[in-house]
Amino acid sequence: MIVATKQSAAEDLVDEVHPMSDHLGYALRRAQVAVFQDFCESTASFDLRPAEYSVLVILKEMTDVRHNRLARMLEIKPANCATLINKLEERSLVTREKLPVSGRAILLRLTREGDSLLRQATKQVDAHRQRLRDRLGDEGAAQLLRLLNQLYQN
Amino acid sequence: MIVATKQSAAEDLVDEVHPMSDHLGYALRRAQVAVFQDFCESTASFDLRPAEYSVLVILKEMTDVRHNRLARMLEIKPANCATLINKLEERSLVTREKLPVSGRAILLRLTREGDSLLRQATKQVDAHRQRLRDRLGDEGAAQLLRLLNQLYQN
DNA sequence: TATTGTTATACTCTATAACTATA
DNA sequence: TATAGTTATAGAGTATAACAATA
Repeated sequence: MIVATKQSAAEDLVDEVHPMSDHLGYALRRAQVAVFQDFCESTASFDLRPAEYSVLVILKEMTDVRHNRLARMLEIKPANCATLINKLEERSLVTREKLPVSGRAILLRLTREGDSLLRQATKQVDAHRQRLRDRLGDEGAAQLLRLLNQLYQN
Repeated sequence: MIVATKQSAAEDLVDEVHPMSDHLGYALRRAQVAVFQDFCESTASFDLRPAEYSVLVILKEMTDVRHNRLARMLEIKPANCATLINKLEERSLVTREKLPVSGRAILLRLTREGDSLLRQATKQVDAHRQRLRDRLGDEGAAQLLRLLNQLYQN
């Protein structure tokens, strides 16, 4: 699937092996960029970046999600979380709701429109994920996920 | 090693498991950010970002490196490669040399100063890489590298 | 004319500081 | 006063277009 993203003959040149090729951080970066690229092509018609898609998924699956919790889950700064939600709210995909009892906490919720867009996008995302599994094999994919988790989980 | 990068009690809260946790692309991104963070802390005193370090390593190990080849190896755009080299040249870490015979191609070379900085930085980078291997085990690290390469190699 | 290198520029992502509002 | 949310802003990283120089 990554080959398909190349756009010119020049880009199709096989990359040379070089002294950074066996650096884990380097390989990690290259793989992440390639996978995000494929993700973005999959969801281009819905105008959903990976972070935006993640927000919709989380709001669909979880209740009682406030800014702080969302920012912690996605490991982004609360300030950037607000900007992200602003964009999604402008598109009527999510809403901010003050809790009636406190007037304080702001509950984030998926709108019906957001739910609809998420369903459509998820079809494409699922196909994207299947491409990854096809590349790695089911066992390879599971193993990769486990190894990646070891790198950032406490 | 990632735990050590946390700076406040709030950040030390264990991240919740959530619906994106089993997405490969998501895990890939999280791991890449964590590893780059550790890399940057390791090389902070040398003011070397991962891309800059990569350039120095490649120029140390390879001959006949021109902009185009370097950009292809690092999968960056030639325009951004020029900017990157500008910064390293201003710091006298690399030089641009016109080939005397052709007056055309520009050969990139590591200066003595660049070589010296690279040696010092590499000590820290090696320690960083050892931390990754300690986390994953030698076998896990090798496996991870192999799986990552499957994701972006043709 | 095609290739290589370069500049300018714009857009996204991320980080910090400072402000508001509520407990 | 502490916490949650927000705005403004600055800094990387990356993309494209346009230009210069050379084959």
